Amino acid sequence: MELDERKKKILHAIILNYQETGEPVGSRTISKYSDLQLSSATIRNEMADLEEMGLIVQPHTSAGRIPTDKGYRLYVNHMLETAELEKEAEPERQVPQAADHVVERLDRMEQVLQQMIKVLAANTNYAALVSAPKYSRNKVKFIQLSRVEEQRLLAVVVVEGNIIKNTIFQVEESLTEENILSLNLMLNSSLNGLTIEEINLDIITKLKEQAGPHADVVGKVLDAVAQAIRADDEGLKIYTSGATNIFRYPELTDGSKAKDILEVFEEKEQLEELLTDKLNEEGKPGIQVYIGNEMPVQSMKDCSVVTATYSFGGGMEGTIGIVGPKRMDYQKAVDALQTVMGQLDSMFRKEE
Amino acid sequence: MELDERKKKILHAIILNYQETGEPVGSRTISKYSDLQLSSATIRNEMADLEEMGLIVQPHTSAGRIPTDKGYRLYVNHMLETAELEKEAEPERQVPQAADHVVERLDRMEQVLQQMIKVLAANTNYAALVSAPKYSRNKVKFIQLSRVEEQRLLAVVVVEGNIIKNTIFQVEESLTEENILSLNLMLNSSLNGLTIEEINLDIITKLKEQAGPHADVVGKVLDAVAQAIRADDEGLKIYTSGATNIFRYPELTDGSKAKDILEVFEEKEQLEELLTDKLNEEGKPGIQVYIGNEMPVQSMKDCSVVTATYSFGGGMEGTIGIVGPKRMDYQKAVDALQTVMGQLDSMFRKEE
DNA sequence: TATTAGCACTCTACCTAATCGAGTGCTAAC
DNA sequence: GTTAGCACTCGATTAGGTAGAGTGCTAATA
Repeated sequence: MELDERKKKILHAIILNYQETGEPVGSRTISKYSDLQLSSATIRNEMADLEEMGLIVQPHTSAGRIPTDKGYRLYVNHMLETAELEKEAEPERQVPQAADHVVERLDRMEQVLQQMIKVLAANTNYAALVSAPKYSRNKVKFIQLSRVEEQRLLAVVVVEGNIIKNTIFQVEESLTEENILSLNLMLNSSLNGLTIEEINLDIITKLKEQAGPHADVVGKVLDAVAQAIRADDEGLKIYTSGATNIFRYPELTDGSKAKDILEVFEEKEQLEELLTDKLNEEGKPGIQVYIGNEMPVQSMKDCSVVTATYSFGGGMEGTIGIVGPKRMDYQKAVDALQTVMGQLDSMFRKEE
Repeated sequence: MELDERKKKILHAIILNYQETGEPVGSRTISKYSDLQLSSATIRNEMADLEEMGLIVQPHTSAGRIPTDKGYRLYVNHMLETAELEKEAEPERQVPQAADHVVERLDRMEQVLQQMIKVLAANTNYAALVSAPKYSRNKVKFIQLSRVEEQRLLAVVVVEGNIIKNTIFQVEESLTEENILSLNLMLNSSLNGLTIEEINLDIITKLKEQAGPHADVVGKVLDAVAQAIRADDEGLKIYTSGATNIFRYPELTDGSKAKDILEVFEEKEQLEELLTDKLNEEGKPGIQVYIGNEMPVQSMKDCSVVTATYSFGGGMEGTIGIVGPKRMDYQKAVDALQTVMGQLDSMFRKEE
């Protein structure tokens, strides 16, 4: 059986109508509210074919049809392809090679992201989520050790993107000003320019060995610095907004579905899969869509998610996503995401 | 009508039974499962009295009784009073006057608090929430300005409790090392020892005036420092955990109640009222309970909240709370909170 | 006087049957 | 290839009927 143009139109009509109403859509509805002038009987025949192809189903005999995952997949793929084409027609958008110095106050970026998804959720009436960028591939720019109290030191590490890490720690012996100065020199000369992920145990032990006489103090300092650098870098931070929007969609709220979904939003762990899996997928960056059972998290099999990957160069990237019911307005979601991406771009360009 | 001992016992029995089952409790149940040997008929008479006093109600004729807010209030007050007495019987617990140096790595405290409420929620099967402590009354201990790039400076401010604030900012002119050194001296001598809330616009403008020749640079630096100090201090941070536990209680989930409650948890703003209102209340520190309509947030009128205020001295205090259905196990909630308070105490004492 | 057995009464929860209506598949006519 | 017509299916809604839990009241009892 082949999918001719007319069948596509009918499928599309079904998807759109189901999107609005949330109710199974019957042949008569299509017959009346679509531009193809066909009787309900004809639509019925076509629908039978579409069902045979696995693109739509009846929840029960004598009900209208709703799209299957496969049906949505077809529709979404088509949608993304046309978007792709239009994009290529446009002049290539300037992808700003966000150099380090462009990004001022990057430590506030997480707040910006939170604000973004708040707006995103409010505008779309779906749930939005974002993973904060990993900066483990950013390079150390500046390290400074200073004394706060007699036996208490403050270590401050600045990495590319002006992300500041710090810690206060205690040392047994009182260090002289010269000690601290030379430690500073040592730290900067040996760690400067390395990426965060390069500063692993190996490096640290190596440096400890080179320390010589003051090995124990140096060790302590190095541990503190390493720990400051690593602090809350492992464990992808994920923010969400508008999770309660799922209550707008009856198909997500009956039974214990709402509970299951909201639990996923509460335990951020599982959301991580949602946002990270995409990146590996066929090297294709940009917009990704998971529909129903394609979702990596089983308890969200009645949902779909649309994600986009943002990047500020220097390996700092993360993902923004929109979660809604399977019948969500994919076009709207994609558009909203693209708008947000544009805003992020201009925001971090403007602050130049 | 007076509330004799027997009536109290019956009320208590009703509360306990309703706590377990969530169903209205009838006279026969009380007659069988309480230590007072009375027939159901007698209980019925007593129940009629209790109803007249407004302590219990029938959801409808021919249903059992459930406690009213007033009934719970009576019970909780009694519970808290006896707890108070027992406490006084104990030797006064050492309230550690958490000196500054006791608290190591206080900047991680928020993570500790989050972990705490996670455990709290898991143990009680209620929702837990906590407000991060305000430290606006803490004093500035140490300020350091250093150069990161040619025209880019890093300001680090350490306040009591070893809380570290920082910011990176840009200056037009290149400063010499001596400039930076003298700025450091100036900042430390003028701001050191002041509390965060004392460093307001007045102080800043005053200092700017004293700056003399380099007024513009100094101004910029001062602004940056002030801004670093204030950063995200306004806007009480609130963390929650186990919000989805409300799905365990049918009376909170039918209709749109679940939605309403979860929305409050999502928009933290309203939770703020829950946690802050308590402090004013009759100067009585420690455990506070709000029941049903006593809740400051209308959409949570089917819930109760038990809160406790923690403090690390130096004006750093916040509130931990447990939110559950009105029929929650208040005793358990209070005990759990007290345990957590104890842990917090010992945790920040141990790290000495 | 306090307690209790007994009973009529009330109301919800649940089950059943009946009806309605939306939507289908199929057949036959166009 | 399209469409009108029709029998059929099945969920949703409604109405009626029953069971059971629990009450309030009265009268008997200790």
